[in-house]
Amino acid sequence: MKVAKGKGAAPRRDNKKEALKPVEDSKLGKRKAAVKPNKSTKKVAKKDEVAKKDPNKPKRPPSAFFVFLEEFRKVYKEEHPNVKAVSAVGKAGGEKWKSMSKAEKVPYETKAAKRKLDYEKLMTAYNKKQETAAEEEDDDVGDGESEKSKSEVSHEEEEETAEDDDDEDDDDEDDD
DNA sequence: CCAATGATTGTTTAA
DNA sequence: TTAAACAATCATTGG
Repeated sequence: MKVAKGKGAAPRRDNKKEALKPVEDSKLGKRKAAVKPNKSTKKVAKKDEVAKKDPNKPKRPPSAFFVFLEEFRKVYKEEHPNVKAVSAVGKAGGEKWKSMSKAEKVPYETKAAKRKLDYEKLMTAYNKKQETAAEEEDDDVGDGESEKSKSEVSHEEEEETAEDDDDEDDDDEDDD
């Protein structure tokens, strides 16, 4: 066995409708996020048990909504410099997001799609690393001074923003 | 003092 | 196909 002691349940989104009706009912109840990475003290980086902490693990690409939010948040802050909770922007952003036409989301989706492509690329690189790591599969614990043979792992560090903003006019505006 | 929470929707992924 | 988890953000709160 080996049961994961800390993580047992998956309490995140306790919504009701979603289970019965997978459609966008726009009735969100407060979906919370309960995620506990490891123990406490963030910088620990120590893995007493089994901490699969992948520093290279690429995070999920932001959805069109998030891309929109990034900009929206900035704007919202200007109009509401006294905003206190992040939820305020979330609510306002979500509300407006729904208010926008699909065509207006297109540019956001496009950017999000691009982000996704990068994600896949990162995933490939991450995958490769995993493979290399699998070779040794050494339980590097505590000491962590094992440098291993860090041959050149290619400098695939994410930092390549293709700034090609010219061909963004291919949008077939689907007017509804 | 640090971690977690709250709120939004979309995507990602495992089963 | 579905259900669930997680992506950013940041002030506030709790342990």
